[in-house]
Parts: sequence; structure tokens; C-alpha cells
Amino acid sequence: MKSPSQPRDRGIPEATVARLPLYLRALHGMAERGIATVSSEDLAGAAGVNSAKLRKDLSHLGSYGTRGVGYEVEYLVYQISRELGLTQDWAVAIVGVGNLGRALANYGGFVSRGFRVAALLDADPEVVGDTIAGLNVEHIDELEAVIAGRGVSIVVLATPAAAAQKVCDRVIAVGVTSILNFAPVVLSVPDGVDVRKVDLSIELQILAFHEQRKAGGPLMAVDGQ
Amino acid sequence: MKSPSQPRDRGIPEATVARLPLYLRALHGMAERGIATVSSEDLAGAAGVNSAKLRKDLSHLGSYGTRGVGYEVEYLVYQISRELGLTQDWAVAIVGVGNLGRALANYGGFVSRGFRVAALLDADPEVVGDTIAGLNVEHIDELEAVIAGRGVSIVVLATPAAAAQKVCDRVIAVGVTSILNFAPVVLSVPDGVDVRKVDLSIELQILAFHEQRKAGGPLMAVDGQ
DNA sequence: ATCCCTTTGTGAACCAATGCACAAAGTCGC
DNA sequence: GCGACTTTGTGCATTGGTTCACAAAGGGAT
Ligand SMILES: NC(=O)c1ccc[n+]([C@@H]2O[C@H](COP(=O)([O-])OP(=O)(O)OC[C@H]3O[C@@H](n4cnc5c(N)ncnc54)[C@H](O)[C@@H]3O)[C@@H](O)[C@H]2O)c1
Ligand SMILES: NC(=O)c1ccc[n+]([C@@H]2O[C@H](COP(=O)([O-])OP(=O)(O)OC[C@H]3O[C@@H](n4cnc5c(N)ncnc54)[C@H](O)[C@@H]3O)[C@@H](O)[C@H]2O)c1
Repeated sequence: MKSPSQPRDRGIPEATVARLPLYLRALHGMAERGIATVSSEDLAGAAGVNSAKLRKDLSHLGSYGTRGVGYEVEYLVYQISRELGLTQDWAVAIVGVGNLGRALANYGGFVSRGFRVAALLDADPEVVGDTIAGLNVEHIDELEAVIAGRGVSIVVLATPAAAAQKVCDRVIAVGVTSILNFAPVVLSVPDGVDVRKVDLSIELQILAFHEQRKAGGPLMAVDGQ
Repeated sequence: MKSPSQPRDRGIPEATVARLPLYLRALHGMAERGIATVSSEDLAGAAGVNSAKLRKDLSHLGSYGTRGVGYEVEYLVYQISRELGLTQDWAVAIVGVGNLGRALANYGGFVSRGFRVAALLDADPEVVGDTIAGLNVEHIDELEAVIAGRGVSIVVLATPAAAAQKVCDRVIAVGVTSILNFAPVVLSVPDGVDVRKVDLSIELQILAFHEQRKAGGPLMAVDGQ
């Protein structure tokens, strides 16, 4: 069952992958400020993690540091970028151009790092044809053609919850295997498709849980039902 | 040690807390469809987790199921809501009313579950005074007064990255201990303050990593350094 | 070249979370 | 009231992740 003939055991732990972008951001900041080398201690500080964790994370990519000195900033930026796949361009389509979709389309921050918004799609005839951030909003009927035609490999879902699964199924049918979902639904997808979700409401509920606890726990106002 | 009215296991694992909102959402959907009881199997299915995990999660809150039958939907909704602190109202302030802040302010989805947007704050005189989603945008100078005056306990940061740490320091100084940060910076906060971050760019990078891997890994175009 | 100092890379211990598997507890039909 | 059946709640093994702590590696000074 295990594929034994993997050339190199390229198993980078998921937790590490999730932190690499953090390191990358810190490194970009340092590069801009002209810092040439950085110790694990300093980089860890900038990324908000502890230094042992940072070193272990980096060790999964290879031995890119120099003992007694630290890491060369530019070189590490390159290595992490390469590992994350940021040395190539990714075409992203945003489906659902409402409040949130618009904000995302107007957001410059992710275009900067290898991600390019290649299409905006919506079902509402009122919205279709609008120009947002220099892009024309196209009709959802064009979904398959647009994805195939522009080499879209990542789809951002910003439709209402009720529409998300249907759109999801359609993009998967055309071969998309990476989806970022903002709609508050659990998408069901076949194996091999990655879905990441961003859910404001869940985050707030987690904060509320801890907040309540700090304030004395649910015991204060709780009668014995 | 076993007493039916002893759900007082104060230590709910963080991973469990993060899933409770998911269960809650699934349960709300079921309640709306008139489903009275649900098995761990079905609820787990709806929430996208496996049933053993769901049962273990729920067992941390207490013994609220009936063997051979399942869980009573309404009752479980209440228990989870109470545990998460959703039986009370939380006043939320959104700081930074740009593209994203506006989308958040207009978003109805989280007002529904105990969260109420109590204030919108911005530094730009152009924006201050606007009415968004029925709320007046106030000047950031009012920050302290607004937080104290309206009992704000959760702050959402949607300012540019450069301003986030400063605003963060200020809200903490007035006693806020729960922050949801959308700015792409690592906030530094004292112990006892919870920060959760939502970072679109990180999510995309994680997707890119896996996408690249599916496509053949970074080994394809890699020369020997 | 040699010594000292700094910092990496990693084995090992620890801790958290997951998933299996099943006894215990309950329901329902008769 | 009883036995068959269903489903919970949990002990246990396993996996994944974090942290500690230190030997090995390299740089710079002399
Ligand atoms: N706005 C927020 O701050 C926020 C926060 C968290 C989550 N969300 C979620 O993000 C999603 C979008 O939120 P929003 O505030 O932008 O909602 P919105 O109603 O403003 O926008 C939704 C857009 O999707 C379009 N749409 C509907 N069905 C479609 C379909 N089948 N194909 C393509 N487009 C379709 C609509 O025409 C509309 O333009 C929702 O699921 C919401 O729950 C939003
Ligand atoms: N728009 C997105 O889709 C998106 C996605 C991911 C992350 N973000 C992040 O969210 C943040 C906001 O993004 P945006 O697109 O809304 O930016 P934006 O520039 O449209 O809005 C930022 C707002 O913050 C206000 N502001 C600036 N300094 C302030 C201060 N000191 N106090 C109070 N308000 C202040 C500005 O006046 C402006 O209205 C940024 O950090 C961005 O990186 C945005």
C-alpha cells in the first residue's frame, strides 16, 4: 500500500507547511530592510514561533543554514518560495462577487506573491459585466470555459452557502483540485481535492469561548437547567 | 466520580473547541429541517468529521446523548451554545473600514449567532461619518471611549498591516483580550490575550504547495542549486 | 593551526489529537 | 419483563507535533 519507490521522502509535515508562509513573510520584510543573514532566534521571533520549531521546520527542506552564523535571507526566501510553489504563477478565479468577493478582488496583497486573479464570476446579471479591479465580471455559465481557457488552478468560493457545493462540484469536474472556501458550509469533495476554509464565524465563536472562560466560565449564569 | 450533572471538566481540548461551531452549524440546519434526534454517525457526516471524534468531542461537554438513540438536536444546540458562550451577546468592534472591513460590516452571517457589530472605526476622515450597514463610522480617536462605553469585548482588525500593531496595543490597553486579526502581521501581545488570525495569503500558499506536489513536485524544474 | 564562541541540526522525551474497538447503557417490539 | 438491537462513551494504541538540550559544525581571532 505504501509507494516504496518515492525518490526522496518529501514528506513535509502539514504543520510545517502552514508556517512556511509566515517565515517567508518575515524574511521578505528583512530583505527589504537590507538584512543579509538572520539567526533562527531572530527569525523565529519575527514569525512568532520558538526557535527550535523554526529550525526543525527548516530542516525539513534541507540544510540551508550556516552554523555559528544563521541563514542567508535571500537564499532562504528562494528555497521556501520554491518549496511552496511560489516560483511559478498561479491563476486564481473568484466565484461570487458580492461584498466579500469584491474585497478579495480589490486586495493587492496576494497578487504580489505569485497569485494572479484571472477571472471573476457571478450569477447575478446585475453584477455580470461590472469591472472590478480592472477585471470584467463574467457569467457563471462561462465557468468551465474560463477555468480551462486561462489555466485556473485555484478557485476561491465567495458565493452564498447555498450555492457553494454546486459551484464546487462544477469546478472539480473541470479538473480543479484546490479550493479556498469562504462559504459557511462543509464541502464534500472527492479524494485528491484540497479544500481550505476561512470561516469568520467560527473564529469569533472560538474567541467567545475563551473570553467566556476568562470571565469566569459558563458556571456563573448557569442554573441547574 | 460519575455523576450525571458533572460536565465540569474544565479542560476542553483546543481541537475540540475549534470543531464545536461546526457541529453547531450542522445542528442548526437539522433543527430547521425539523429533525429531532440525530446519531453521532449522521451528525459527524454533516460536519465532515468521523463519528468517533465527534463522540469524543461531545463527551468533553458531558453525557448528552442517549445510547441506542442518539442526541436530541435542540438540547445539544443549547449545550454547545452555552459552552461556546453564545447564550450571551458579544459586542464586536471593527477597526479599519476599507474593502474588507466594509464586507465584514455588511455581513449578516455572524450577527445571527450572538455577535453584534457595536462600532466601526477608521482613521481616514474620508471614511469617518459614512453609514455602513446602518452604523456610523467613527474616528479612531474614539477607540477607547467606544470600547469602554459599549462593552466591546472582541475587536476585529481590518486595518493595513502597518497600523495593526498600534491599534492592537491600544485596544489591549483598554482591557480587550480577544482579537481577530485580518492584517498580515504577527501581532505581539501579552499573556492572556487571544489573537486569532485569518490570512488569505497563507491559505493560498498552502494550497499552492499541495497543488505543486500533485503536479509532480518541485523536483521537476530543480537544478542542483 | 588552534581555540573559543556562536548557532545549527537533530535525537529523545514529552504532549496533544486521532481512530479503533468494544463494553455498557439504553430503546423497542413482543 | 425480556432479549435483540442500536448507539453512546471511553480505554488504549498510534500518530503527529512540540520542546528540550546538546553534540557537531563553522567562523573569526590570535
Ligand atoms: N462578507 C463577509 O464578511 C463574509 C464573512 C464570512 C463569510 N462570508 C461568506 O462568504 C460568502 C459571500 O459573502 P458576501 O457577503 O460576499 O455575500 P453576497 O451576497 O454579498 O455575495 C454573494 C455573491 O455570490 C453571487 N452568487 C450567488 N449564487 C451564485 C452562483 N451559483 N454562482 C456564482 N455566483 C453566485 C451573488 O450574485 C452575489 O454577488 C457567503 O457564503 C458568506 O456567508 C462572508
Ligand atoms: N481585502 C482583502 O480581501 C484582504 C484579504 C486578506 C487580508 N487583508 C488585509 O486586511 C486589511 C484590510 O484590507 P483592505 O483591503 O480592507 O484595506 P483598505 O486599505 O481598503 O482598508 C484599510 C482601512 O483601514 C483604515 N486605517 C488605516 N490606518 C488606520 C488606523 N491606524 N486606525 C484605523 N483605521 C485605519 C484605512 O483608512 C482604510 O479605510 C489589510 O491588512 C489587508 O492586508 C485584506
